[in-house]
Amino acid sequence: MAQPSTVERILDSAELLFAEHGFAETSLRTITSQAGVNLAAVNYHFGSKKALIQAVFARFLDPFMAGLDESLDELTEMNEQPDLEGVLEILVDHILAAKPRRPDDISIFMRLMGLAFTQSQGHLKRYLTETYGKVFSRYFELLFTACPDLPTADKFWRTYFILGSAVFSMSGADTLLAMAKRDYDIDDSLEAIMRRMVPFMAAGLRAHATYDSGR
Amino acid sequence: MAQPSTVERILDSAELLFAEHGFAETSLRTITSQAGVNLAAVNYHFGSKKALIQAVFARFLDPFMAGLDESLDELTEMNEQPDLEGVLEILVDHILAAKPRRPDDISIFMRLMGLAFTQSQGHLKRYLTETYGKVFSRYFELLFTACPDLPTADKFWRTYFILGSAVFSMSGADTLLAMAKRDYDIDDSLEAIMRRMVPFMAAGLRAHATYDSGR
DNA sequence: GACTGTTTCAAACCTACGTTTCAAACACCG
DNA sequence: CGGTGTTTGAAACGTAGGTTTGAAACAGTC
Repeated sequence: MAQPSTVERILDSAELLFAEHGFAETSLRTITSQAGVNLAAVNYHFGSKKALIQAVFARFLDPFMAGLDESLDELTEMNEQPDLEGVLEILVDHILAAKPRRPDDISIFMRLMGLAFTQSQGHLKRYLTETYGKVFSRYFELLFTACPDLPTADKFWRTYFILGSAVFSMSGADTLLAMAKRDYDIDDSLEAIMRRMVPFMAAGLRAHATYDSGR
Repeated sequence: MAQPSTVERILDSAELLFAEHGFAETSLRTITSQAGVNLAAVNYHFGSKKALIQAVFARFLDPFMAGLDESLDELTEMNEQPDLEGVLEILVDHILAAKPRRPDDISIFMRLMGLAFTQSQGHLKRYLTETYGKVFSRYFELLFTACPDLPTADKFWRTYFILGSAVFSMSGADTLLAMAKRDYDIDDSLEAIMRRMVPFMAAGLRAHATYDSGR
């Protein structure tokens, strides 16, 4: 297997094109022609376009989520509770450690995660929560035991505030990095953005909740 | 004109359907049939689907941005510099004050803003930055004079961190509000989310920047 | 009431898409 | 080498989309 298999070639191209243009805007014809395979190959190997989308996510999320789950196991065993910054850095380190197939793989994965949340692909959201929901909420439990005084409602909302920060800035990272360089001469990397995110999120999560709907 | 005009009926339906399903996933046939107008009306009145998308944004962003610009003028005249929370609240209040055509208009507008950033509609991004870029950066200048010690790079990135928080949580607001109610018995409104966002963002923006790429 | 510009309507056009089909090519095994 | 299951290939199918068309309906004006 000097050449990547048809399945892998399709996944490689699909991953790239989906990240760049979204799901609905990327046709199977574009994917297969860039992959150098026959149009029918997608339906033969995956069954449908929807199944292909899920397969793209599974390929990088399966190992990633398994690794994160293991790290959480270790922390539980050692009975360790890192501080807020520590918990956030666990995620950052895991993302950075994900073996890259291509130079800017991280950026692509982040964009895909962003699309998963924002594009209206019901089947994909269902698949992701069913498959990875467990690890996901396990991580956020760890995160919020690091700020125990926060009211439940704020725990809930701030989950999505930080998720939004991450997903949004990461999914537009390539554009934003170019803008930063051009307009402000900021020479950051993707890792730099994530590192900069940590103190921002930690402070935001720790902030005193001034608003209370009930009383 | 007891009945809304054709143009308005199209805009009303388009706005709603775009917000719900995205741009590419909403067909002109769906829009026109829900609006109760002929299919050809869109191309007759707007010229193309792209132009319709822009028109939907212009209808609610034109008055909104003009209002925000005025408020900024007033602050400049009075030589006043509110604190971080104050600047954020200006925006929140402006959003809440936007005259609603429908009960949950704010939620729809927010979703549209989210889509504008995340869906790949080059023409729309170009239109928005060209038309509203000025006011946009004016606001963020005011925001960052409220935290003068922040390094430039962090000013830049945190802009997108808070933007992401807002866009992400607001654009999924209806789903999230339902989840909050069902799973945690949190009975918040859209205003509540925005009010909860203020201390989170303010603290995040104020946070000491621990990361510095250069040294 | 005929003229003129605007708006609506049904129908058609054309393109692009996801999917299906079926024969050819291939790979493995006896 | 013949046979069998798997994979690839070119072509076609059916559908749904944005756009165009040309005639009909309407509105205002002289």
